Amino acid sequence: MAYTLSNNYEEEELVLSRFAKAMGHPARIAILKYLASLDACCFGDIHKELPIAKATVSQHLAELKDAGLIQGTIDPPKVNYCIDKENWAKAKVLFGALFDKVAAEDVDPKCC
Amino acid sequence: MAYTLSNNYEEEELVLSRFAKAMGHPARIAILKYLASLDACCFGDIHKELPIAKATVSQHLAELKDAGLIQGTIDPPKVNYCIDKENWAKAKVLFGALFDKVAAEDVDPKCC
DNA sequence: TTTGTTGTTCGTAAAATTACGAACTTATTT
DNA sequence: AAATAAGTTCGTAATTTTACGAACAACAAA
Repeated sequence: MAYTLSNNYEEEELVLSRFAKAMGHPARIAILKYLASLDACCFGDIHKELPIAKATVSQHLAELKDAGLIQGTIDPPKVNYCIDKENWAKAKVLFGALFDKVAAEDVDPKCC
Repeated sequence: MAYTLSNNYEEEELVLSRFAKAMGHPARIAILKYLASLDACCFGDIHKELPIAKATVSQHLAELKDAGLIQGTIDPPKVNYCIDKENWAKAKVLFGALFDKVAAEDVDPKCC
């Protein structure tokens, strides 16, 4: 990415947007939901859950891994993926803090 | 977007990924953080907070609006933006439910 | 050693994203 | 009526994303 002045964004904004971006595709949400309900599972099982080619699944997994949301370990001939619990906890806190910034009680559909 | 078989994703996955995608840029996180701390504010104030051209700010605001995370109302010659509290609450629930799917207690950095 | 299984990587094409300045719109003010 | 102010929209360029099939690598089994 090439932000003209990415220095002008706070570290927290960069981290949070990185997590959000990784979650910004239905296939990747499906993968995360699946892995979150399991302890770990291999590429093939994930692929079976999705309506896309394996090369594309691999690409999505790589993006989730690069963002830090999942981990992958080789267990020949398979590769096991699982949630990266440390970063998962970080993401949970960051999203939670943002969502909690808005007072929930006065949910007026047309505030402006 | 052109997903070969977007029917194969659950509605919830589509909605959640849509919110996440909208949050997948530091400028948009900065905007949301700013608006979440205020009741509402105009375009100009938002623009002042960001290191990008006004045309680009307008574009980012449009994306947040399309995703349903914010609302904008014209108050000539200004435009006031604010968090869409109804959808904000929905997003909070959806993200929360996903993050809570993973047991927090056993945060083992290398689970697989 | 050949075959099969499992996933990744490569090459590529189409579409989406991000960014900017310039032009335009809408309404107020002079 | 002209000028100003506030934002949006337009046109465009560079980059990134998404997707696929084909080729490849790593290992196990026949």
